[in-house]
Amino acid sequence: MKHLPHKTIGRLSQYRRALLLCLADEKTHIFSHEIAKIQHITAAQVRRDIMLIGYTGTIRMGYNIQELIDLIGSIIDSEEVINVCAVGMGRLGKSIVNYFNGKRTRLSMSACFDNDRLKIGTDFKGIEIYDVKDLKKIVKEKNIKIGIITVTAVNAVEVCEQLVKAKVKGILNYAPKRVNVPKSIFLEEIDMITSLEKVAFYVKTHDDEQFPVFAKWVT
Amino acid sequence: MKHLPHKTIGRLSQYRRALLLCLADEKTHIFSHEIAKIQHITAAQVRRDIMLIGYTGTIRMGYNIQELIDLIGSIIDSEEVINVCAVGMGRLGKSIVNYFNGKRTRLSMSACFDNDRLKIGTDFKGIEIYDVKDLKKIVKEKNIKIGIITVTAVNAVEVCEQLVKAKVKGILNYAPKRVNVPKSIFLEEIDMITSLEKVAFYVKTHDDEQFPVFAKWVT
DNA sequence: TCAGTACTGTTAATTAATTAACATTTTTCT
DNA sequence: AGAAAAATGTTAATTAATTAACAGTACTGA
Repeated sequence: MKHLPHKTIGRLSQYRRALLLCLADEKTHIFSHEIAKIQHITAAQVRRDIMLIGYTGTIRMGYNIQELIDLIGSIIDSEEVINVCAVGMGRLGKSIVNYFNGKRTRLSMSACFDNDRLKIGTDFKGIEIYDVKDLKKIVKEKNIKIGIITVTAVNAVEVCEQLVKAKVKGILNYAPKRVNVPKSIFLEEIDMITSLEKVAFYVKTHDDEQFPVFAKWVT
Repeated sequence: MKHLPHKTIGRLSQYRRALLLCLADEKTHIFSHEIAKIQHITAAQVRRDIMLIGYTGTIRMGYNIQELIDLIGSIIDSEEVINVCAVGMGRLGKSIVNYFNGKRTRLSMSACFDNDRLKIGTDFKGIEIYDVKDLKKIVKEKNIKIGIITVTAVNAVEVCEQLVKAKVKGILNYAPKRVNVPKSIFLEEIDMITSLEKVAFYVKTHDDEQFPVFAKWVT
């Protein structure tokens, strides 16, 4: 398995989540077209992704769910735990921390940061909230590798610079403002405003028509 | 201008936001490579997008920011106000409502829904929170066209069905569970968990290498 | 005035992502 | 046993997205 396409990575993560639900329903095997249905994509794509990671199912049973989950895990999860922090403990920050906290064992929410005196020193869901001024120190101490930016647009750039200085390896930016990072840091930016504007655009444009198939899952 | 590519729509929305910031800085004109820098894309792409919407800049000044903002607005905004609702008034729902409320004049946050007795009847940021049981009625009354799903994974499917029955035209799903809609409804799904897993994957994979250019803005 | 520079607009080339096609395999049914 | 059905794995074809290339143009400065 050489270079997994960018989009395949995202889909594998999604397949796994879907498969875990199937497993909970006591299913043991699943066909490519069943996964495809759940994910709103074609069966060909599912088979192709699975081929790329080198898994093979059985021809009449489809894929063994548990095996596939494990294999996906072995590819996308890290062997050691990766520590993550969130900067900005407003509603968005809290909802994201709440989301991730304890969900996947290989990702650990290790610290939160804010600049609000009232929040600093308290904890949220068992995770301590530190002063953003101490970001560099805490990131180093706790060996944090990923930072999630959940501050407002005006503070995003500043916070990002701090994260870069603190030498995190990856940044996930939810602020509605683009930030810059050196090439050595992986950056993913999620723009919630644009998502809504896009929906609005298609809603007004297509009004009574049927939509083409471009309503795809976006990560 | 025939069919604007899917991704171009997203970028136009982003260009506009960036341009509004530039305008606030008293700039009047901007070059394609400046926009490109802000957006982390190539100048060729910027020019191509702008070409697609039929705008032309001047050769030594670049693009007139105000004109470009107006043109993008004329393309992606609807003429009449589009009413939007959010279902699920937890932290995520609130942060999204807070985000959108009053930001863009052509999108109006008109109602919120929840199933929590304590929240029903109260208001958040001036928007009333209704019982999700009344969704269909309120959506009709208020002429709501877009629904945002911000409930938990377990409730997402149910809520989505309600929105479909209520005949919204577009759905934005933030729950970490895929939902199904008929072809006549535009669906955009945003998967925050996958985003983080993707970052984690690249962080562990590339460890000390330079990243290739795939750290792109995703909507 | 004329070469040089630095843009745009646009087409062509390239790369990435998706879908289609199909040979092959396993099981079922008669 | 043999035909039919329904999967997979994989390659080829197609479509979409991005990037490169460059002709054309406006300004600059010697």
